[in-house]
Parts: sequence; structure tokens; C-alpha cells
Amino acid sequence: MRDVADAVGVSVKTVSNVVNATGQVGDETARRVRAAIEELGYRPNPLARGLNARSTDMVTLALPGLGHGYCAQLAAEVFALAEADGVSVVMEPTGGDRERELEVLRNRGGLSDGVLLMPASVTARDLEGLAFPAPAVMLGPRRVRGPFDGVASRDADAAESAVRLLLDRGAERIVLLGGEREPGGDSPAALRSAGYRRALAAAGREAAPDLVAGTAASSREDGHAAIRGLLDDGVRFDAVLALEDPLAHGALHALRAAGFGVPRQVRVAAFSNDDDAAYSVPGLTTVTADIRSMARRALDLLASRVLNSAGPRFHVDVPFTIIERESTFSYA
Amino acid sequence: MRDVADAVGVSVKTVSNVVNATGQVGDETARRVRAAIEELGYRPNPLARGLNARSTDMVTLALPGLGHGYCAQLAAEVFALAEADGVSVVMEPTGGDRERELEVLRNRGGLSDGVLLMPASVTARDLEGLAFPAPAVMLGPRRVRGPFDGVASRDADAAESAVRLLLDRGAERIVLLGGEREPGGDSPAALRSAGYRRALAAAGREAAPDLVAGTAASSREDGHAAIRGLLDDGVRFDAVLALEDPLAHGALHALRAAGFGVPRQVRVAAFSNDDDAAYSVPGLTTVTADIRSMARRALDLLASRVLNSAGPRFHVDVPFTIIERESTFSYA
DNA sequence: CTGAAAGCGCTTACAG
DNA sequence: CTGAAAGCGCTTACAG
Repeated sequence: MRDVADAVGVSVKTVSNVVNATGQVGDETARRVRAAIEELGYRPNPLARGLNARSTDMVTLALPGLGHGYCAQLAAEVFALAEADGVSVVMEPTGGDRERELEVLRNRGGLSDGVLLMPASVTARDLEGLAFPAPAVMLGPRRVRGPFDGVASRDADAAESAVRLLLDRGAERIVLLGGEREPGGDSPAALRSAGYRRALAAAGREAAPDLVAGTAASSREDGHAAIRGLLDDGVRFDAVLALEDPLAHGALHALRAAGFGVPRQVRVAAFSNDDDAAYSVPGLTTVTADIRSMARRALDLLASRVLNSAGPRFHVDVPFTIIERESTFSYA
Repeated sequence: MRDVADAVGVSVKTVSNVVNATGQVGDETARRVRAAIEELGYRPNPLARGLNARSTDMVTLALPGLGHGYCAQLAAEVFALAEADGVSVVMEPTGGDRERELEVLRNRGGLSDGVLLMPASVTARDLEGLAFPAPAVMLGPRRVRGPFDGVASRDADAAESAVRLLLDRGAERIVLLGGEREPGGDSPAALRSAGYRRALAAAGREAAPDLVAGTAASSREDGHAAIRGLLDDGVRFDAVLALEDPLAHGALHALRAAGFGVPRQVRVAAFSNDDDAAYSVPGLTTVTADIRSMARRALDLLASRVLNSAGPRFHVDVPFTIIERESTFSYA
């Protein structure tokens, strides 16, 4: 900037004025300044700017990973919205590790104005114990109490609706694929499992233990193996609620191989609406949180929180939608 | 920092000394400074630090997207290695758009010290025309000439080796699944297609046009449909080289459904080694670039380039490996 | 072992 | 319409 000012023979303030369109600058002066900027390849130093503005227009996005559909979709939405807002996104994969989640919230040495965290392991107690945390918003299926704003998807409610849909379509015995055997906990799987039980209870039924099929992970292969196992064990069922889309794809596969018609004999619904869901045959009914509005709300909450770290905390729930496709159609 | 210094009754320099472990500080003084830091929740302002150091220890990672296995794997490696180096990563999805790729290289207003770009659309000519670009390293399958360092995977060579493997295993007619019908171009698909043709030529064979099966995208469904189409058309083949793993999974599926034994009747090989490759049945033989060393080299090159923007450009090729699994075994 | 000064590259608040 | 000064929060180079 000094260089530009000297080249044109004006003060740095004048250069600053033309760069930021602040103050008043004569047309001729502005033109010469612009020419010098062009020629010298001058770029305002964002660090120096930030030092004054006390802001970097950067946000840290901390997710357990990018492998799962939910996270990948959320990241994509955050990137797109942030870009439109003129803010950059620093990615910080936490691996779901508690220590790293806390580290992110401390934002030691971090340049970003605040952090968006999808908490996997961190507890309410951890959050309370955090001294001088960075401005942060928690987002995702887990709703953790604590001194932070939050945007949560209603996974339990979503699962409940999905089960209701399956019951409406005539299902009697619904497998919970990838589900938790024990009630309790606040992982996405636990929340969805709770919704499953709630819907059954509301319909005056009980969750049969032999219909809860846990899986090691959430891959196609896991889904395939689990359904395969049920069939081999002679377990009867006429519907599957898979807690992740890939599990459902594996299930479809296993059912087809075993000669079961979907949806005629077995209805299948799942979560996430990943790319394959629309293209599989049959098309897969999925329950999907409105990820975009989740990203939007989180970014907005964080922006407010950066401006005003005091004030009441906000917790917002994001709506979900059921996209019904062939896998649950009832041909009456 | 001012506050801490005042609280303890020392100068800012002394505080700076204990924070950075520079200079000499008395044990007692250091202890009191540390206590004050703790109590006041003081954190060094990274902006002010960066302003002096002329560095932010941040790097921009610009990829077309995170959807494909290659990109996702690369991103994961970059995150991990960067974290270990103490550098943060700003994600910048380009969507493969030329304008956005150029914008990233200009790094206007960007806080990062440099950029890692996986170029999709940008041409050598574009790069030459770039005035005052940020320090940058190009990485990925495309090797673009221009005033930048580069780390490239040898996709053509990798495809050539894969074809040689299939020939060794007794294949005569190898389908190029997801391949380009016309030679030329420098997209990954084009490069791999070129390797396919080269291997066949080296073996004294020709690439039969009916064996090149283009696909709209690289999903499982695309692979399934394409192989299905070939079978329906009565095209004879005894091997498939799929340019992306998901295509191969679709192919395996289609082959099984049609009653073909893999590898007994048809051998299948693919690229990328995605998570499913090891777990599919049969296990999928894939050719995989050493993504980690690609990330490592790119980060190192960028670090050097940030320190010294002049000097000769470096272009390094990253090795690839063939992981052979059941899908190409020959039961002699 | 500790401090006062200058400076990183910009902006803000005030003069003229 | 333009400039000189002070300051953002730190570090570097020099004194003592």
C-alpha cells in the first residue's frame, strides 16, 4: 500500500479510500491509484485488515468426518452458503474425538471468528467446564445442552414419522436396521431408535427384540449381512427401517437375492437421501432433514454470536421431510 | 496482552516471552504471567502474529467437490497431514469451474499462505495469463503446464498396468467401462483411456470400439446399466476395466445377475480403492495412486514455494499400486 | 533477566 | 477532496 501511495504520490489513506470506496476521492486520483494497483499487483493484506476489524470472515467447520452422507451434505451446504456470504470455511475433522472437539471449541490460535461443531462425543458437562470458549454453534442430530447456540435435526421425530408411514402402508413387523438394542443415549442411532420405539408404542405395539438388527458400521455390506442373517434365522418381517441409506441399499440387495419383492412383500425406508436413493431400483423412501436450512440457521446464529457473545442462547430445530419412493408404495 | 502485562506489572515483551518461550524470563515472573493468562483467558491474537510473521499457517485446498472417492480421500489426507504440521486448511470447492479455479489462484483477500488446487477446467494458457498469482501447487491426475509446481498421479501408466494385469490373467477382450471413445484430452477418464489403448497396442492388439462403454456418470447404477447393455447387445468380453470403483461394483452386480462368474468368466479391475472395494464379494482389484504421498509432496512443495516464490518449478509424479483381489485371480 | 521503541499493513478519527 | 497521527495486538532488534 505504501508502494502504491508512493508511486502515485498520494498518502496511504487515499489508496485505502479507493480500495474500500470510503471517503471522497477525485476521479483522476482514483484512476491513477487504480492503475498503480494493477501494475504493482497490490492486494490488501487481509491480516492487517482483520487486525482492525477484529474479524477474519472465516468460520471453522468441525465435523467427525466427511465419509457419511449427512456430514458430506452438510459440509457442501455450509461451503456454498458461506461462499455466498463472503466467508471462508476452515475444515477441522474431529474424528468424533472428545478431546479434539473441545480443542476446536477453544479455538486456540485459530484465525476463524467462530466455530460450527457437530458434536459426537462431547458432553454437556464438558461444555460447561470450558473456559473462554470461542463463539460456537452446535449442529447436527445430537442436542447437547451447554452455553452454546444449537441447530438440531429432529431425528427421533423423523424416525417416528417413518415408522408411522410404514405402518400406514400395512407393515406389521418392522426391522430396525442399524438400530440400538438398548434405549437411551443421544447418538443419531440412539435417537432414531427411540423414535422407532415411540411410534410403535403409540400404535399400541411393542418393539420385538428380534427385529432390532445392530450393525458394526453403516455400509452397504453391513446392511446386506444383517438382513441376510435375519432371513437365515427365519425371522419374519414385512418392513425395514434402515438408519442410514447405505444399509438400506444393502438390504434391498439381500432381499432381492432372497426373492423377496420390494415393496410388495417388504417395505423399506431409510435416512439421509443420499445420491443413490433416487436411482436405486426400486427408488428408496428416505427421511431427510432439511440440511440446507440447518446450515443456513447455523451460519446466521454464529454470525450473531460473533457480534454479541452475551445474550440468551438459541436452540432451533430444523424440519425434516419424508421423500416417498417405490420402496414403500402400497399397490392396493 | 496489554491486560496481562498490566495485571502482573511487567512489560508486554515479557508476556510475549513467556507465551513464545523466547528470551529469558525468571521462573517466578513466568509463573505469575502464566497465572494471569489463565485467569484472564488471554489468547494470543493470531492476526497480529501473522502480521509480523507474514504467514498464517493456513492453506487453501481447492477441489472440484468432495463427492468422488479420489477427492474425498485426498482431502482426508491433506487434513490429517496439515494438522500434524500445525497448519489449517480452508476448503474451497470449485465445482470444476474454470472461473472459480482462477479466482482461487488469485487468492484475493484470502488469508491462506498458499493454495493446493486440483485443476479440472483451467488450461495452461489460463495459468500463463495469471497476474500475481498466489503461491500454489497443482495436484491430481491432470498435469497442467504453467508457472506452478505440480504433483500428479500417473493415471495413464496406472491404466496401462491394470490392462497388462488383465492380459496376464488371460483376458482377451477387455471392456473399458466409463471410458472415452475418442483419444485425446487430459481428464482422468481420458488419461486412463489412453493408458488402456497403449497397453493393448503394446500387446499387439487393438481397442475394439464395441468394448468402450461410456457412462454418463460414475455411479454404481451407471456401471450396472452399461454392462447390462453390453450383455443385451450380445457383446462378448472376458474382462472389465472400470475407470471408477463404483462403476465396477455396478458391473459386478450386473454380471452376477446375468450368471457370469467373476473372476472365472470375467475379470474385473477398477480405480481408486474406495472403502467398498475390499469388502465386496468378490474383492475388487483396484489401481490406486498413493494419495497420502501425493498430499505429503504437495504440502511440502507448497511450503517451500511460500518461502521462496522464485526458483525453478517442480513437478513430481506419485507412484501407484495395484491391489489385486479375487476379482482378477486366475484359478489355473 | 527485563524494558522502551519501532514496525508488521492496514483503518479510524480527526484536521485541514 | 486529501493528509498526518494514532492504534489494532503482536514481534523483532536493540538497550540496559
